[in-house]
Amino acid sequence: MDEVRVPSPQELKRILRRGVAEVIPEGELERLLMEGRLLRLKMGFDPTRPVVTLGWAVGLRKLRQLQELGHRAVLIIGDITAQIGDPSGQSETRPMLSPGEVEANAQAVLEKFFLILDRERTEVRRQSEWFGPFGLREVVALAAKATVAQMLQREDFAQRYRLGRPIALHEFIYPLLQAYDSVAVGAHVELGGTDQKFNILMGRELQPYYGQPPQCALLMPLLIGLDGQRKMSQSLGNYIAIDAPPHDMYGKLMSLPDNLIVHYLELLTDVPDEELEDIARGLQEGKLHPMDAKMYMAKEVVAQFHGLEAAQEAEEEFVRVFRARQVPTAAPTFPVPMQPDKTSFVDLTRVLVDAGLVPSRSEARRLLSQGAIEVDGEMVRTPRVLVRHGSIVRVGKHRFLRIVDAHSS
RNA sequence: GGCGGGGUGGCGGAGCGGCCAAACGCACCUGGCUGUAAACCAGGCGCCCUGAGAUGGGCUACGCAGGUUCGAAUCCUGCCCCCGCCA
Repeated sequence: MDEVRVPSPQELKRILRRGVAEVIPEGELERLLMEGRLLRLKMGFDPTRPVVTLGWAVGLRKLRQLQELGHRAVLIIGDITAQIGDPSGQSETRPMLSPGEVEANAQAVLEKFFLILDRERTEVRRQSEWFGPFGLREVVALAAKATVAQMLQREDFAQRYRLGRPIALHEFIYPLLQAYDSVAVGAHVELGGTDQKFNILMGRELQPYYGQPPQCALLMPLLIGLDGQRKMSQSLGNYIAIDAPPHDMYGKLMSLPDNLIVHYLELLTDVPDEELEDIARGLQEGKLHPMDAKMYMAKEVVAQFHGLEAAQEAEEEFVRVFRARQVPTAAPTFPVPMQPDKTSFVDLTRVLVDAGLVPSRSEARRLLSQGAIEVDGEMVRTPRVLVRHGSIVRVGKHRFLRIVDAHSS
């Protein structure tokens, strides 16, 4: 087991300030880090979907920074709480999942986490390890540790209560279970988004009951999603997946509102603070074109996940396809049986649906009538068109399909 | 347990026997403008069929199941669920 390293002042600042919303209690975490003792860094997740968004990357990157000092990440798979549904930041109850779904999701999520985390310094635990043997006696004892008034302090509970929206009783159990996780793994620090503040503090409160020192909370700002309004989340659909291919990730980043450029640079890249300030100032004073800044941001972020080379290529592709309006180098292909002369009459509505580019033929017809579809650069308005081997079908701005001969592939 | 209110499209929310595939807003999609940004303008936004298209046909849809009617999201019956007040 390797040594824990005490951070330099610069590192300390980077860890505790950059991309951090709040450290609770102030100063405590710094002291722990300077002591040089191995810290157990808890981060939990509910495997409700097999998707990891860039929003998660913010916390994962922070965790990684701490791992580099030699500390240990303790990931907790919320295989129990996922079946309850975390109300945090939600205004409604989530559906419950089956154990099979939960486990499959957990595996998918973990794989993506390790795109950022150091596997060697990570411990993966499941709530079922300790909640499996939990009995009614324990549940009631746990529930006795908090009051209804406390629960109603939490923003979303308070709001739902005020608005007369339902709050199921089991939802009150959720923060307690998550808090008990901290006890079960002996967490020194728990990382999470600011929306997790209540739950994390609950853990802090619970630990002393079990003879443990209270954990620190390291809270990260929530990454704003593609809509530029709400936090990035899979359920809102305003997200970029952490494992999105480079060009896709780049394109989505470019579609972000301008005012998010610095936000993303700060939370998802290692671009130094001074440079960040320069960019922010440049944008504000109009000396820096937002598009240039955004391209820089997009490239930096993509580079974090795919390397600089891939990021560079993604940028070139972006410029080629959207600025020069040329066809992309790579497009999904769709085989079509052709005549000996390598051409074929096809019904585009069928092709697009079969290729998965459009959800239904009705939708395809609409797109046709709206002039959103072109074949080899020519706008088409009728479904039946002549295509040849290698024809490019473009739907809207960024959906492409390359038609190939089914016989000759 | 009692009394009252309510369940409509991804969300909010109208409609309360035919003109309803369902107003309006949001979200979303497409086109225009552009920097694949925002804003703005225009259009679209259940599914399927009609060898081109549709102001053309058909099928599903307003909590669930039945019923009344030529015709139901709209009326009736039963059931399920939610909310509020009282206990």
